[in-house]
Amino acid sequence: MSRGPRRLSAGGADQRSDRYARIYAVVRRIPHGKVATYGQVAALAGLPRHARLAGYALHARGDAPGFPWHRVLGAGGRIALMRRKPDSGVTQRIRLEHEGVRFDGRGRIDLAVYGWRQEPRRRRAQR
DNA sequence: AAGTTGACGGATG
DNA sequence: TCATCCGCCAACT
Repeated sequence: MSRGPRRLSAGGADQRSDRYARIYAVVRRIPHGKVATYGQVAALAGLPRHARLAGYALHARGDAPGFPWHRVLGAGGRIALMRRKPDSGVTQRIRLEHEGVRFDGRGRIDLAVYGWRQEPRRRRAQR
């Protein structure tokens, strides 16, 4: 939705909240049975190349009930959560499987099938 | 104020 | 394919 002009250097804590809010908003738009990567979420939130920020945001308040944090994956359809806490990674996998998302033998998800596409993007990965 | 950490991504070995 | 390193940047100590 339109958010109007946004100052990137003014306010302070208010900016932080808005930034996180955008990330949460994007995550909530991920359809049931679909998944998105941190990089994708960040980009859709208006924060390109800030995949880590998406991770921070989810870690900070991703525990809210009803919040589909499990639909956010690392690049390549990997469960990034497993990188630090394998324990939580299992929970995420279970929740996804419950939505019909299938994992391959190596615990990865085929983004070509389950990847969420809000809009056609033909921009190749260039960082 | 300054250094470290990190729910990442991509390149490299 | 997997492990490690580097870059980017906000949060944390």
